[in-house]
Amino acid sequence: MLYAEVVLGLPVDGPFDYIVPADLENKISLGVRVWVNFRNKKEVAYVVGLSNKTTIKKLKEISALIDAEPILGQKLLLLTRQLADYYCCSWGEAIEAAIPDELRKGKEIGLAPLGSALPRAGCPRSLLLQGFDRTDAYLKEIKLAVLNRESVIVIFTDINAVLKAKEIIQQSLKIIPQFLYRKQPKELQIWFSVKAVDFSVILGTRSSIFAPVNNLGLIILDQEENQVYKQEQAPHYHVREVALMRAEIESARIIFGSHSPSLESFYLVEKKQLEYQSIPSRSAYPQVQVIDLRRLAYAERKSKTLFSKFLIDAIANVLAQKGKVLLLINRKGFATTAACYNCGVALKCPRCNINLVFHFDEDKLKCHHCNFKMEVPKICPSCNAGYIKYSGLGTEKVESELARIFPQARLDADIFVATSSVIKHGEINFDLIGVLAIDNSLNRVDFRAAEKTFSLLMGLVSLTSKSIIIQSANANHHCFQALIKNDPQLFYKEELKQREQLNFAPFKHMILVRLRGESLEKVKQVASDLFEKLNKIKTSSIKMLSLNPGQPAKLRGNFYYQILMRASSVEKASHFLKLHLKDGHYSGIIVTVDVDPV
DNA sequence: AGCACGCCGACT
DNA sequence: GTCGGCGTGCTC
Repeated sequence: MLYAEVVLGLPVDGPFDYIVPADLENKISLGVRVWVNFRNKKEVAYVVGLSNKTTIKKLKEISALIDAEPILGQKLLLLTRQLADYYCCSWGEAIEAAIPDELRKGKEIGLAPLGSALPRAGCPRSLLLQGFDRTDAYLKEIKLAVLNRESVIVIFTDINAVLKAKEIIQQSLKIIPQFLYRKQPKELQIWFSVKAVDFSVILGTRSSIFAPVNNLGLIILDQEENQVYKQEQAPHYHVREVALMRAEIESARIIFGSHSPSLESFYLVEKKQLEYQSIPSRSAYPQVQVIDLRRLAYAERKSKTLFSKFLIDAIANVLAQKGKVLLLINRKGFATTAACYNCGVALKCPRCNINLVFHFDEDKLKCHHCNFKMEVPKICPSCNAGYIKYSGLGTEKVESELARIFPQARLDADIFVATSSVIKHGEINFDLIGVLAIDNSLNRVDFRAAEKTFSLLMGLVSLTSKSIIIQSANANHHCFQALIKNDPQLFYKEELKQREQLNFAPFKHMILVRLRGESLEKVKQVASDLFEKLNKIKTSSIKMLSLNPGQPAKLRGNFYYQILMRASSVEKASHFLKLHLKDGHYSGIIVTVDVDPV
């Protein structure tokens, strides 16, 4: 008697055993889809094991075979398994993250047998490529892989970047790459045509990391620090992490490219797991100046202007010479931060060094990482002069204030006012970039605030070769110092040191358990019960950190709570959580796990 | 997830 | 008496 172990795209672990009917015994194999009757419902299931033994008494038969050939080869099967172990989801959910939508719904396709696997020499050295002009290096690497008849997967943040890359690759390498991304009309067709050939070059977005190519030789992840590579829905995987897993399984080479790499990647460089290579920039590096808002003359501070006199003079100078000015203004995430009205310094947790959040209900400042609480100080502890306030600097006033100071300038012609999202692809070479309210970015309630700010500022460097003027109350911050000196490593070394001291990523892993439900009282109750329960269980793999309302605390009729914990080994922690969470325990409450949240 | 089983309150 | 609320447990 032959039994099949199958998993389903549900948040239940399994695997579940089914009897393989005699007429299917010679046709079934690992990685094929089957129809099964599961809890009296017809479901698609994925065969992950075949065995002559079972411990289950009342078994059902497999209803039908969907595929004649596996939709997932051994390597991708292993990859999804590791994904489930790391990101605390079921194996079936991981498989469904890796295949096109139609396959999840049981659509039948005629699959050709697997392409051949060429023997390859051991794992090649992978690379962190830091710089602005990365295209040539990518092309060289792709060409090399193609000459070796190896597959390449090149991943970009968005479709536009994919299309742009397609043009370049077609023109300079004379090969036609394949597109692969979710919701692409021909996704399924390309998916199985790629699977049938020995090697191909894939261009795509996040999900193309799972492209079923054969003989994978190279994975390129461009702008690897970008947050879009983290999937927002379960399973909350990060492409960088999956790329590392897949490269290990397939003995492939990885290239992470960025003008401002993630601390995770930089840490891999420090550990000698990635080679570091810096690309010299083609354009001149701008002069970067930081105006220390705390050292402005008293009258200037008192006038509450958004622009320092230094910046106004610089703008006037550029305008007089018919130059172009960009003003960057960051609006995000300031509302509940407490900062000094006088010097602008924000209040931080003495233990975690991240910003404290004002809680209206308790009238206290709290740290969302460790639950540290304190009364709101009457006088700013930094300058001993100002008082503490909770709102932004009135950023919406930028344009009106500009119009007042420079009535002759044409907004959007001479002066561009932009938020951080607008500067994605700047073609214009500005003569001056003024950065206002960057402290909003630096002071976010997020241990990655400095990293994200540095990345944002590095993005500005590509928009000017002349001058950047930054106004900040944290003028000595390493992200500014590194920028001034054109020395990214200065930032990374200092930031890495701080992360290690504070037990943050990439040294330790954060795990966020989110709870949501329609009743605030119930969500709050279940969340604190769960927090207490997990706190009581003795384990070395998890350190419980905090319990807080979600951010936002309410969304689309649901109330949110979140439990934050820290782990040294993600796999151990995920295993622990799978054991103790048992989602369905709390009716009306949905529990989700986010490993390495960004 | 989604569904069945089971134990307590208000109703034709 | 029973209809149905949702808390709990299970799916091969």
